[in-house]
Amino acid sequence: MRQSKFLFQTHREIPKDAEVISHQLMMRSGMLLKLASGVYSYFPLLFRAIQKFESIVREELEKSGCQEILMPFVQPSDLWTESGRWGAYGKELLRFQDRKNNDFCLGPTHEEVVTDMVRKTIKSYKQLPINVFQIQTKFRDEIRPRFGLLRGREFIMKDGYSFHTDDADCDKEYWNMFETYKRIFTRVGLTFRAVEADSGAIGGSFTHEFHVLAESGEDSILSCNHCDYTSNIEKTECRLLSKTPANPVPLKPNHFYTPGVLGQVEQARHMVDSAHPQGMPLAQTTKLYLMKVIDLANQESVWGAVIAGSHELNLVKMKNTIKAQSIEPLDLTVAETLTQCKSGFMGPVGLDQINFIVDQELKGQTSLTCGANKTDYHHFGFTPERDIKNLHWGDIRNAEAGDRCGRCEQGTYLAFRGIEVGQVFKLGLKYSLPMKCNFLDMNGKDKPMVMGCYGIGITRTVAAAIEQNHDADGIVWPTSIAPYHFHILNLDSDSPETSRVVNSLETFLKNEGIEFLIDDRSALSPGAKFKDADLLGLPYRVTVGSKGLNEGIVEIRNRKTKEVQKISIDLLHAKILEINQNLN
RNA sequence: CCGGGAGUAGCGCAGCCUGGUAGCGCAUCUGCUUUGGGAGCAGAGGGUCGCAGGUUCAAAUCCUGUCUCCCGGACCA
Repeated sequence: MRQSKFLFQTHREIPKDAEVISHQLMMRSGMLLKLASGVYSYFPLLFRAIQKFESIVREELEKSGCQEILMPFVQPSDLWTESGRWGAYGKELLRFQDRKNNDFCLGPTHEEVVTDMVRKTIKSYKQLPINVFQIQTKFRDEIRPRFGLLRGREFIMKDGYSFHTDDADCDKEYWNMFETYKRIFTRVGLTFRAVEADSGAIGGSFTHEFHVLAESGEDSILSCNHCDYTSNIEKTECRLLSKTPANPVPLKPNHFYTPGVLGQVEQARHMVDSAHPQGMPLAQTTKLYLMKVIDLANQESVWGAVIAGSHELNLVKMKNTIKAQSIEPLDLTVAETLTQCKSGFMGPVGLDQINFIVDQELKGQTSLTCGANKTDYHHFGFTPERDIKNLHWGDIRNAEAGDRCGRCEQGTYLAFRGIEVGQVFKLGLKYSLPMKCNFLDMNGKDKPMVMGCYGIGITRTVAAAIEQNHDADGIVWPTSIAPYHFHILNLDSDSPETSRVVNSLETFLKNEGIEFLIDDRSALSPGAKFKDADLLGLPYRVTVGSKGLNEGIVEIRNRKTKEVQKISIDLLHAKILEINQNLN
């Protein structure tokens, strides 16, 4: 491809709405255009990278026995009503009506459609198992799209679904997909982790997420430095360390008076008495979160969660521990009415009408502080076992870097930021039961199929690849998904000498089937071409200029290592062939 | 959703307070000169100032409404 005819326009300045690096570089290199919030057009350069990644995904999935299909983007509400999700799915589901006023939605995922497809086709255990996938545009009306392709509303996704006669067979396929995903991301050349994650409301089953490690990642991941345990912080287990029992201390009501001081850290510092001249250690303070809880039977109630002041509450773990359907912070005015005090001074003591979940690490501790339910005051000597009436223990805090591993005896956690690019999920009977996706077993009995589902964010992975592979000058494409492998710069497109070399190179590359882009734009200074080449980030740059030609050489530069080789013209073709053969 | 901010040429911005025929840099086009890390000179094209009302002789500018986009959001429970 010749750049003079290529649909793109590079920009020196960063569009002001581009926050993260992948978004900035995609905009600057002219490969992405926003049409609406979270909705983008892909230019040839980006589309080629996307297609490269799609090919890798296809190949590896087909190797693992999956079959490619394509399902409709527009879906009728009937199926969603049948699965129960027409009501359960929130505003993320974009709904609309056709001319006959029938309800439809844009597909955010395809469990209903694929389940319908399979139940109408498969009748016998002899036809199972089956694993199908598609690569297709999805739409989710995100509350707040952001970060360019990392969190768009419209995006390309690979979604796959498997159907089995029983649990064991489904588990087997789960691990087959797990290994396949590892192969895919390894082949792309990304640094990633497979992490244990929360399975959400679907419950009962297990799931792994695949995260590309990058500073800009929205997820926190903790990984043990000794064993294999790697998990999303929303799920990471905390190890309960045995402690020497502390001496009981009587509760001293309203012991600390800190008028006007807000914030856990500031308050702790101002909790001064003769025994604590420097204030209270943060770990010895506690904080109370009052939450509105809806349980599995749809009953609403108020719960208090108590954790040490030095830690963060983990809503996902709390939700799972108390078996709630949903949890959200109690409205502030309601909380103030309940406790009769201002926020910052609320505590569990005396609130005997509600249930409390208390972090397990506070078990056996006695010299704690807690809010006094009286503005400006805290109690001292708070002992959960003694002072809370409806008490439940649980692991409800966020694990932190440096904490002891929850799975092995020796390790501690390391923290990473991750971009979730894939997920494998065991669905079980969630869709096959309500949608009656059944088969006849060996005994002629009707049974629901056991399902798994497997997703990869295609466009998000390409963005994540840039997050992980760039430098101050621009993108550094991994060769696996680079739009082209060689970038030929004709430094003086108007010179017959350089053009002769470039033209013969072009013929050669075409004949060899090597992927290339030629910067043949005339009247553009060498500096501008170099800058653009760095920005576009193709793996190898071949510079043809009159200066080099006078010495009989052209230069080949590795975008990543910046290493330059001067190659004499008669060896150029052989050298490029050699490099091309060693790609990946 | 709540809170904050912004909409003026493809991109980045000024002009608005104090109303008076819309400007700068980059990009684009033409010509000449340049050619190894975003060249120089001369000239040119491109904007219903987000949209709708209102005030006024006159609105990018003041008022009202509306839409869109961006950022932040539970260490005060």
